[in-house]
Amino acid sequence: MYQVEHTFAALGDATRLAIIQQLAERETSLSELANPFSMSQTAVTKHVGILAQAGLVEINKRGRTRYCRLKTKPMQQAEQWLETYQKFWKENLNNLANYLDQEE
Amino acid sequence: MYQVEHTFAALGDATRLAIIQQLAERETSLSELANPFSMSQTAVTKHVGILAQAGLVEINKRGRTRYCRLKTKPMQQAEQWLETYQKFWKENLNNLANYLDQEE
DNA sequence: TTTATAGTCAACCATATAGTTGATTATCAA
DNA sequence: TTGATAATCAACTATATGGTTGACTATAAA
Repeated sequence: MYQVEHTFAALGDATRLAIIQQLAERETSLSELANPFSMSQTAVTKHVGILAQAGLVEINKRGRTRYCRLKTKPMQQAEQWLETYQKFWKENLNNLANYLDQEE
Repeated sequence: MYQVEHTFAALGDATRLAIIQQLAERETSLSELANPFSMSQTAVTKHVGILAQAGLVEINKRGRTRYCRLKTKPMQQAEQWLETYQKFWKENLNNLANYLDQEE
């Protein structure tokens, strides 16, 4: 079953966010993904593995190449989680003063 | 400076999400926060510390009690990050087919 | 003053994370 | 067939994370 904390944990790393930004452009192979980083391909592959395990990335093999593709659903659900709480905070009278406080 | 991955990392734990849910209700003391969990107060205090360091929680001392209050701005920014990419994916022609694929 | 409550602090443990390297397998292309 | 490219695997290191306990300090309340 889906648990939003896994999505947040997967997003909680600068390298992985950069990978996601690349995959938002287009499907990308592992070696191409690793290229811009000053770290080994093994390390990047591990990051992709963490994204895949969280359901954020799908890996497809064609020939000797592994192509990575973004899966947007978990991020949509994570956004929804934030959205729900955002609404709740804004409507919660007890916290309204606090909320306004923070706008300064 | 603000970096969204710190917010995501702070959100990437079930205990901390539960703490946030409680703080969305009202300002809560550390001991009160720790109460519902089957872990030591020290452990809960550490989680709150991580939330505080990520700017998601503010701690105020009154008497011997530490009251924790939610700070919504970082989560608003995290939501924006997701929102921006969401829009981008939906408008990206190259990925439209992939996106629709995932709707099945 | 005594006792209970709120919380901190330091030390420790187990496991996960983020990275490395070197050797190996699989595939493509000359 | 030979060599380059794509990627995996195993082993290892260092540090961070999530938790514990026991002793301590600070504050409130009887």
